[in-house]
Amino acid sequence: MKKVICVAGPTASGKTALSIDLALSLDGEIVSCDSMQVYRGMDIGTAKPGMEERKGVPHHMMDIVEPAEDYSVARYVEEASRCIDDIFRRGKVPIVVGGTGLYMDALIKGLYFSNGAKNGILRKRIEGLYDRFGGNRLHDHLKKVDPGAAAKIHPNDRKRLCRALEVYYGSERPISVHNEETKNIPPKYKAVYIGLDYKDRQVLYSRINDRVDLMFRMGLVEEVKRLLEKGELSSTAAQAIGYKEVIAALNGDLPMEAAAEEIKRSTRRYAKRQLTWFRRNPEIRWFYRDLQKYQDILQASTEYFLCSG
RNA sequence: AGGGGUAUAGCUCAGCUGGUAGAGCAGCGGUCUCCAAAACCGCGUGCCGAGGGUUCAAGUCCUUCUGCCCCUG
Repeated sequence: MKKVICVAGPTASGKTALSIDLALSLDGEIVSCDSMQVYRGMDIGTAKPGMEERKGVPHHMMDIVEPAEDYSVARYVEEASRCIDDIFRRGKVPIVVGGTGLYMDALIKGLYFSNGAKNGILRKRIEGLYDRFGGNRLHDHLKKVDPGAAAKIHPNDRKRLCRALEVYYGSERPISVHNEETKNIPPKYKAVYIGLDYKDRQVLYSRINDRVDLMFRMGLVEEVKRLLEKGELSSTAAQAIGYKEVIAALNGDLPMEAAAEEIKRSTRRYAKRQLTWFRRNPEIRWFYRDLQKYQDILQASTEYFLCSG
């Protein structure tokens, strides 16, 4: 079975550069695994590589939807799978790179999602109930219809609580049963995982801070203005760090200086969450940017890919 | 130099009349199966500036020193 290579790690750890160099040495193509880089026009804030930086390596799953459009894991898995299959067909190596852990796991493991309520009306109604009666009431109810899910979901976790009820009433099959089922399916792709991180968290954080400053110098504010002129951002796109804060500042909710600080803090926290996601994947072979030379990491990861399996 | 003030968590500070400390921010750890750059859960990390004294007991009172701040020269 053909292998894909996955490059994981927190934001600002150098995934982009490594993946491009890996593509050059392995004759591969990039499959971006980033929930925000899918959006056209969101370039500076998502740290998309420019054309020169891509060194001629084809990039997929980037710039594929308008910011006004909602996007989701399910859609990503579907579209990215097609990309991977196509890359294999052409005899190249797919290099899945990005920081969106859920997207990566779902893609590689071949998770499919219970699509109970496509219309969204059911979901809206359940969310309305949550807001009116509170999480405890809904959680008690979930205990009755899907005890397995209830045991894992905190009453304050509006998103998952509503989702579990949505699946139950939309499909008559508890989400806990669905999850158990998908857990046991064999992975869709054979993957070799490379993880990039810094042993010293402070180094990563100062890189993040510097990068945010750079984004402002590169014209993040102008980019956001351009996006707003073209229309509203979808609820998905509007969650992007860097964009929501600048929009708030443009609305006069806070000074731009404060927005920049906010972006740095949110990005640091985001990086930490990415790390906890990836850390629990025992298959990842970690490399530390502050302990090893870039060239050594490149060589080691190339060999690791070629020799594994 | 003289007078006054302050010194408590990484930062800003709380701690009434003495009973070995707490809040915000920052930080750390975790969860995650169709909004995931989202959402959610958990954790105080401290020789209370240093020394001496009073007291059963001192962050708290007295004293000396040190650092910082303000005022007067």
